Amino acid sequence: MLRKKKKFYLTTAIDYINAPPHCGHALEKIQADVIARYHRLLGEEVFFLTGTDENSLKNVQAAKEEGIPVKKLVDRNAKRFYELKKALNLSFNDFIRTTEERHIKGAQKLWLACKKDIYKKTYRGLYCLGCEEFYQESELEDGLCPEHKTKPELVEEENHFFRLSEYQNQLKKIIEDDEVEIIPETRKNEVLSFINQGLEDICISRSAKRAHGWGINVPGDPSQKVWVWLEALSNYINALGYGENGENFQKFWQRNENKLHVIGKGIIRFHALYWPAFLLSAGLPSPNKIFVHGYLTIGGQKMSKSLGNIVDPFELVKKYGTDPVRYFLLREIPSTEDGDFTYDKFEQRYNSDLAKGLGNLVARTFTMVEKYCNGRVPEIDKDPDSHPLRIDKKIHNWKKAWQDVDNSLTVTYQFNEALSSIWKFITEADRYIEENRPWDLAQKRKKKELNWILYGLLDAIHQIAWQIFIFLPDTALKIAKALELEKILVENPNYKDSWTNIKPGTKIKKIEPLFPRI
RNA sequence: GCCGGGGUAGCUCAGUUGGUUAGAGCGUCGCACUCAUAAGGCGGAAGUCGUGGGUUCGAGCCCCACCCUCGGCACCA
Repeated sequence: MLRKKKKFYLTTAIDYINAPPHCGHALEKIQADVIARYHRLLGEEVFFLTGTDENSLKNVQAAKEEGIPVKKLVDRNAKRFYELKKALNLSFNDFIRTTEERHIKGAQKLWLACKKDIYKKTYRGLYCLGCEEFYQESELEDGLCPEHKTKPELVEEENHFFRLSEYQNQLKKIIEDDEVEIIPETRKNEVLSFINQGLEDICISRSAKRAHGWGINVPGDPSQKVWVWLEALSNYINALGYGENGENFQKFWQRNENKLHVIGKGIIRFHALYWPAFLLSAGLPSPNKIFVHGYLTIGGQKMSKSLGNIVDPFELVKKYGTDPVRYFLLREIPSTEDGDFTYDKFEQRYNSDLAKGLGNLVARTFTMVEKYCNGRVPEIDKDPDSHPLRIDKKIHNWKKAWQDVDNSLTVTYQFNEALSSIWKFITEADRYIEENRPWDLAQKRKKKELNWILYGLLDAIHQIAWQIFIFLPDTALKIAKALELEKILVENPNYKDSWTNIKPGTKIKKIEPLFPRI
């Protein structure tokens, strides 16, 4: 048993915190959480990181609007993001803020490691004083700032630049060859077509004045602040202790072929091009996979402050519970595309899949065991592994469901397909009850047959608990608890060893309906 | 504008290298059942497969044109 554990490192994007978290943030965190939980289920050593991006000028502006110090604003908002952990039952191991010392130290170390590719150049651009941002000419409307309708000024500033152009061919190769695998493929193609247009050097600093003194200093040049993206990306190694060459950095970054970034479609270029380029420059290994998810829309519209359609994940959880929120986002939203949220859709999913599906199956099975078997797991005289719910090839048996779960969580990241497969099995279990009519068997006192049927159903429910453990952890535990399997699920979750854990004679604990109908 | 996805039942989508009556889930309607959260099962209705041409013995799948929609097009999650 001294076999070395496989390692797995995954991260989410670190969020801008000039506003509180919304459901789109929740979607990404939950997706990453499920992946992390699955790899733990496989017995791997998992390090799951998330955090906040706090050096942006947007925070300075937001603080100004509220009339509070920037530090106060980021502290308060970062806390809100951290609180998603409890609300959504996230299992991340670390939460990094880019205002932390360990991050600043690492970001500056990375800058110095890239030194050979950094040079100074005068940058000239159209700058809107109101937005405090540079604009491309193509972004202007009639030569005016789209936000303020004012004419931007031509501003010159000496900045540091990074020789991205030097890495064009290398980047093209590692992406084409899936050394850095981009999922789904359409995103990979987008990145490649972007490279094919030719890569230019990028500006990686701005004047401290323009940044209002907020941000991380360029090493050796206090008049300049590090461009937020360069330092933000470095959070992925800083949290592992890159700054002080820590043990986790060696273990999870340097000597690990399983590094995954989970991000939204809007920031793919930074992750698929700039980040690997910085790492190449610094002589560090690249991430192995980048999974790009879509965005959440609300009633078909983009979530936005001005539309006032932002859905607060905390309120949603308060109203419906953690697992239903996790279930909806994972089941209803195709992970690689945009997906839509409405309360109607939410409640429909809740009722049809959770209340009438899983919840009802558990309730009816437990009641029959209560009535016909004195509430105990029945004795059987056959091999559990010959039970049709496990092996019948004509039905969508639970072994098939496991295959789909595995494929979804290690290859395609289509969580909806995994859940759909598990729920197909739930339907099979319901059908199995209907076909075998345990109530008739009980009346005819066909004890042996009845036991076999009910044992198979309990076994199926036990298996479902294992399968949904990564998606709906609380629900899985409730079921496992009723079956007196909670300890095994928590402490030794490896599913391959769990197939015969249902013990005849075990008293089934009564439980409340898992998902009361709305 | 350029490049790339899509447009298939009320809704969300599957449809393999072109081949007989186009599929699933949800919703809806009907039937029988009763262990269950008025849940579950079975059955039915429902589609001129974006439009117009073309290739072919045969096209949702191939070609052309057009319409609509979504995404990408550098320092902006």
